Amino acid sequence: MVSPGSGVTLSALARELGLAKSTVSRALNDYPDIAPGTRARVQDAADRIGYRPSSTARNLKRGRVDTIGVVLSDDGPDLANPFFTLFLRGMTEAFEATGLDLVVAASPPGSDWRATYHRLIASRKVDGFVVTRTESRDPRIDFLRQRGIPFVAHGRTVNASAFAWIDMDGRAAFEGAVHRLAALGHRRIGLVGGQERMHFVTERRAGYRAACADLGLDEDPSLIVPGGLNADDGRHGAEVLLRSDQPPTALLCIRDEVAFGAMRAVAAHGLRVGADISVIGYDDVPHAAVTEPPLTTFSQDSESVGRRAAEMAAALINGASATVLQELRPPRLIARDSDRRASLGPSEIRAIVMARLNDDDIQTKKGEKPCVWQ
Amino acid sequence: MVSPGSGVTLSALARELGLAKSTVSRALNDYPDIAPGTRARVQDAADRIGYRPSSTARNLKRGRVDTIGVVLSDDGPDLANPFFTLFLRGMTEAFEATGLDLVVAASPPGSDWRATYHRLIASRKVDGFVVTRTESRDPRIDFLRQRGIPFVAHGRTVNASAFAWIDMDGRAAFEGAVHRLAALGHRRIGLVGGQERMHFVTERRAGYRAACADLGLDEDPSLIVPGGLNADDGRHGAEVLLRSDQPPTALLCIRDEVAFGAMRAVAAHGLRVGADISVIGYDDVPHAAVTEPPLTTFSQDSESVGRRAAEMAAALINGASATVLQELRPPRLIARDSDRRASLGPSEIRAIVMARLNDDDIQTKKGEKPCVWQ
DNA sequence: GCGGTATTCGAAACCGGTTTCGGAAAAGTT
DNA sequence: AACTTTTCCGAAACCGGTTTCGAATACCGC
Repeated sequence: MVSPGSGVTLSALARELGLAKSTVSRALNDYPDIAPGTRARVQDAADRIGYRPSSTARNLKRGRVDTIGVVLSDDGPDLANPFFTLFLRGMTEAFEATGLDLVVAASPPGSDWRATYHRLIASRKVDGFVVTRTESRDPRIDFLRQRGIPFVAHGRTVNASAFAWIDMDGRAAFEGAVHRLAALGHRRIGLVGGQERMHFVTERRAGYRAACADLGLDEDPSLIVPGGLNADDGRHGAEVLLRSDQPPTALLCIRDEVAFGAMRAVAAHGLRVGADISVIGYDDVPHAAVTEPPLTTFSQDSESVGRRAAEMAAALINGASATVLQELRPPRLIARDSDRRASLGPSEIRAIVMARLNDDDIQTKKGEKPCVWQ
Repeated sequence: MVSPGSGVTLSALARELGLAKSTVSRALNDYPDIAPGTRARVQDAADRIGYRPSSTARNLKRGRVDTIGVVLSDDGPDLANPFFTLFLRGMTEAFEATGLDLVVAASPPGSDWRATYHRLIASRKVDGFVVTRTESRDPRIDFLRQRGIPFVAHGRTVNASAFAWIDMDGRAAFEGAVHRLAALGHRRIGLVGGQERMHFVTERRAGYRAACADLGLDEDPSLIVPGGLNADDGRHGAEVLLRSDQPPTALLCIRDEVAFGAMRAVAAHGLRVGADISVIGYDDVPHAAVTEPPLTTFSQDSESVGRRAAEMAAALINGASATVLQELRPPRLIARDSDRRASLGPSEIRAIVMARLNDDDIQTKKGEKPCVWQ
């Protein structure tokens, strides 16, 4: 190491001061058996020289590394979502304050994620983990729990009672969304996107169902069109719903990306988002503010969630009990312009859709490009 | 540490085998002075028990930590860009392969980034850094260089000869873009967004200028409208250009986000992107594929760049010379539908813009909302 | 002035590896 | 058979801190 000003070692500092290194160490760590005068002298010298203990040496003796790990799961499609960057920023800021560090790792595409976790654990590179984007039954959580490694999860699993987590209350959000739409006169609300494998999907759907039941809205199971998390899934889901016998007058989408696709499908049928069909998303990605019309959605404040997750991780490795570190946050509704008073009924919508489809059929026969999806 | 199977220490393993721990260590590290039989016996026992050396202890003796750091700069607006997530993923994958680790840190909003770098260096948490998003005169690079800390930069600076970097050849990209537009018949090309403070802006502009000069296109300095990196800057820049005496027929935007804004401004004037005014972006963010029309742009493959940056960092801390670790990559043109043959000349565009503005003026007098920007 | 308690500091062990050094046993040389 | 060289392994130092323990000195009451 060429470390210039910072290669200062404790022994060097001690020699400089004419003290034993044990004395210097204790002075720096506020032990009570150091004379106030000595302590001051040591501390002065320390920050004059710019002494910083080697974390390596310190960690060796202390048996912990003050570092927590995040391993990236390879969910390719989700990279456009700024969620992770924000979450990361939140975590790092909180860690900087608590004196911890964050290592991020990833298992190469083909290989097993377990290997990465195992490497980090076995080589004592980290004291714990935060795992993001939990699934309903998340193998990572089982893995860590049965090894007794501290971790905090962003998102819950089916049985979330026994570990630390922080999550957004997607159930409450979707309940709220349904209430909002009902208040605007909508009685048939479609739910598009998501698989119940992801736990947040389960939660949000539960909220949707509960609110529909509460308010006596249509609970037709065919109003729920499962699917992926991307725009294409949104287009497809909306397409299916619009062409059904009784189309919904509002589309609640599992997240913004899906909502964007749904909006395009709506527009492709000559219907106006907002005026004719309401659409609500979830996530508040930046693009949601600039669609036409701007999308009503829910905001997560991922940065703050990341910050909190980091604080929980810090508490955890300092001995806090995991079961008290559980936090459910209410998402904030960002009301924009994609949901308005219901102006058309299901049958009117169906009429418009069908009329246009027939037009297209005729045009298709004339050799024009059909408007059918995919 | 409750570490169950993994709390195995070298001494324990040695005791188990009836060997000295020095022997075991050498056996595991393939020293030549260990009998093949012994080596095999030791290695078998090691991976039967699941022994992994404590990185802490190992690092202490070796004087390096096999870790490189990234500190997040607080460029708030840029978080929507998936660039960083991809870059990070690329780096972590490469590090997993080379046996290094990545710690990411951030200085809290108000505080000095130097403090974060200094902490990481002084406490020997990292062996080196990769710094992202360099500026033309980047203080982080000066900081690291004068301390002799190894680092690789993503992006160059004005004097990039003396350190390791990897960068996209934005100059070549914009040269190519101008050639492409010229081949489509455009003679007046606007350049919107970016400040020369960012070095990539300098590079791209240089490419633009060079190509314009080469091809004898209009080099009116007023064709360049500097600004930020966001959609609003794009709207503003396009607005300025469209309202000028001689509007350009094509807009080359410093990046996609800016292009999106420019496209909206074009549409707001009743002009069609592609058919009437060509627009080209840079970055190929996911959204670029689904605009109307889809945006022609340049792709960076940030993941692969991250991977390479990580490999360079690994080479660097293993003693490679920084000056040979310099790599310029050609961006790939993603040809879509926002740039087409020039159909209108500057004066025709001006006529359309002016006509519409007058209409709006009249409407404004009737109390309607004006179309003027901001 | 003496035994006893507080205060303040130094010596040394320790964390878990790596690396140097030296010695014993085995192998090779005349 | 004696001597040299190799091969193989153990002992111990070391990395740079933390923490325990005990010793020296100062302070106390009586």
